[in-house]
Amino acid sequence: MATIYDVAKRAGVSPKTVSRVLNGDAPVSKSTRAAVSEAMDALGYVPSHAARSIKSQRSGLIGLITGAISNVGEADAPAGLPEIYIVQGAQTVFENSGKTLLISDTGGRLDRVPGLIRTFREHRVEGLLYVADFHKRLDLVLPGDEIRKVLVNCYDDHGTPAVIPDDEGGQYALTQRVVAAGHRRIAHLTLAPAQEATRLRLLGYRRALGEAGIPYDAALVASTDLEGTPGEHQLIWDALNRFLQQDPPPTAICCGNDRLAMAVYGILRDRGYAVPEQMSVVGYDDHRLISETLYPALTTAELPYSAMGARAAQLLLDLLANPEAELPDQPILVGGQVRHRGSLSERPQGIQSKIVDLKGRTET
Amino acid sequence: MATIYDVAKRAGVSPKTVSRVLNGDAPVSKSTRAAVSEAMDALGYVPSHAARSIKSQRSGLIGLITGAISNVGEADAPAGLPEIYIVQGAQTVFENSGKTLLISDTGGRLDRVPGLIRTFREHRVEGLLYVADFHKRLDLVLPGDEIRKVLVNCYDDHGTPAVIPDDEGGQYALTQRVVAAGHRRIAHLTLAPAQEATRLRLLGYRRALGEAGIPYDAALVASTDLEGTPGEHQLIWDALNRFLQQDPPPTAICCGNDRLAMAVYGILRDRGYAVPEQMSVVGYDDHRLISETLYPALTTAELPYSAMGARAAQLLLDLLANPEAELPDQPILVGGQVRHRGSLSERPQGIQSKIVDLKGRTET
DNA sequence: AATTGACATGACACCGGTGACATGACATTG
DNA sequence: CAATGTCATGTCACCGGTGTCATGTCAATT
Repeated sequence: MATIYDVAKRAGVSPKTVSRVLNGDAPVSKSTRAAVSEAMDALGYVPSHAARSIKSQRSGLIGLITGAISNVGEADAPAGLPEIYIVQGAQTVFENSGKTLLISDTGGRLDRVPGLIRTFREHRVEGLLYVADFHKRLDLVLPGDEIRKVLVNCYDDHGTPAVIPDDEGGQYALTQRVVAAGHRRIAHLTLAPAQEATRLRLLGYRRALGEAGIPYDAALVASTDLEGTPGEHQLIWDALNRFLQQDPPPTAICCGNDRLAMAVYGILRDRGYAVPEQMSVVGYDDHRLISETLYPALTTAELPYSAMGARAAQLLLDLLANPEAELPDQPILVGGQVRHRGSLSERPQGIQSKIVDLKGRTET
Repeated sequence: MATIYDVAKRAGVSPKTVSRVLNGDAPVSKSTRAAVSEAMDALGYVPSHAARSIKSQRSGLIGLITGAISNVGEADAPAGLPEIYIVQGAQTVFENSGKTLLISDTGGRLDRVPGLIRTFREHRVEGLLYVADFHKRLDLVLPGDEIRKVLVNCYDDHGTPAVIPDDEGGQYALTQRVVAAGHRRIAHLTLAPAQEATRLRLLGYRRALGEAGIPYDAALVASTDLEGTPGEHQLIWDALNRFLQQDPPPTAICCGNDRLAMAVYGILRDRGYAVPEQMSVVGYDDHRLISETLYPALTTAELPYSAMGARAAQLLLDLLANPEAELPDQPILVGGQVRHRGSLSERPQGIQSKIVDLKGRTET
């Protein structure tokens, strides 16, 4: 690979002059500039990032730790919205700011994090983003203060800056929308009870019900915490069964994520319930691969992963640009939109019988 | 950040001795080693990758170009299996070989590739992987021979080493499996006709039919090339309509990917057809988020993205380790498995009428 | 014509490591 | 006991850039 010395020799100037042409930080005569440019092109010269960064003491690198790459398609992952959306949001912001992103994957194993951080330090990253696979509290050994850090989709007890989704607000707005469509009996099939998201979303669900004057009915809430395992369909089946045996039965079901909603569609229809005519279904995540493809398309609340990634990246850049700035002392909440689509009926009819004759339905 | 000189001073030795402790490439007395280690710990010393790589002339970096990160969730993307699975397969291999992966995203714009390659050259990457979002031929301006390159999910006319999926073989095996289940009228709802995958899979479909002595019926083949657009459901609806009007109608439908199959489930059921009792549905990709969650779970052919990524990474490492090795002159085909699940009925019954009464069905 | 200053360019050290080579201490061998 | 070899360690240059300072030209100013 050609060096600045090769270019200098070919152009008949000193290396320093080549450097000046490269950086444009000092006047260079037109003819010299042309000669140097010609030499650079002829030799296919590209400056060495390594040489630059040892001299300048600035790497221009940002480290990002995630399981997004390895988690993809893992059966034991929570399989909600993929973290890669968060990475995407961050990537866009960094790219536009001239930083290069170094993405490291944990392979799902937390004990690998120290090794990844060491690699980052070898590369002298200027900042670090830690992306969790779902909203959680964690207690991670992260490097000290010489590297700026931002947590995404998680938070800790040490005041590390963090960006998390507004789960309570999202479920609140979604439930409000379901209520606005005329539903009064609204079931809630949640994710695992231990999850932050489950706890917060139940709060939002209850707040929306309360404001609408609808009593909370514990019989309309159930959870499936075996996501992605073979027994999952059976669990969902059982939970739906319990909902349907209530009197009166629900006219709408809020699902913990779009993936659950996908399974619920199939099971409901297999049992003879039309969606949305006899049962409205709404999801959470706005995982568009699912929400836009399902027939009918799914009403859901956006889990704003991309926006969270972008927000976290921006926060990190701000912290780097202004080292004096004080850290936010609370996690930053990012809210999402309610996406209304065909799976939410505006005219809840209630269910006449459990086995329904489909004859005579219109095809629209 | 502490340097090797700081460590040397604190330990009372020369920098070179610290280097020897770091690399273990020359004998160091036990006491000296201890003193140096103590100093490194105390100062939190981590060697500079930049300094090392300018001296050694080897960066240990591999560049990977993809749209996998930005493509995620894009409405206009083909929305088949996400490329990120390819990245995952490659990542695992590189990590185990001690290389660091530099992932750059095109943001879906091919004109950004030269810029990304320049960044890679600044970092002196030793090799380059280019990952396409779906199986295609392309004509890309990639750097010359000083950087080893491997194409994944695509190929060119310049003999660049490439790794692609065996679409013909995959559809052949899948169709064979459908035939083995007793089906003789098998429809095929393909992806866009212009795609490599569509062309190759049709070949595999016809080969399997031919070997089973089943005549090819063009009326059972249709394509939907508006993936992910709002009119898509209507297009699929129309295509299914045509299939169902045939005499006799099909008992199974092969879909161009799992996403299509997801939409087909909904539309079939909305029209009163039970899956799989009255219509078997099979997909392509084995996008497990879909194939395992749909109810009933989806029979499909694996699109071996992860294996392709791993194969390509291994090929690149081989080329780097053995520069004399001759390049494969044909793209390397990677095959996948047929995944049999509940959506394929082993007892095709045929359809009695288009509007079906669901009463009396068993619930298993 | 002498002075001044802007401009263009070069010489040199340094960033943080490591390869090549040199040196000193001590043990082994004839 | 001198010659030889091994081990532990240091010196120095160099990798590919860039910051600092010096120098040489030439036109404008007095």
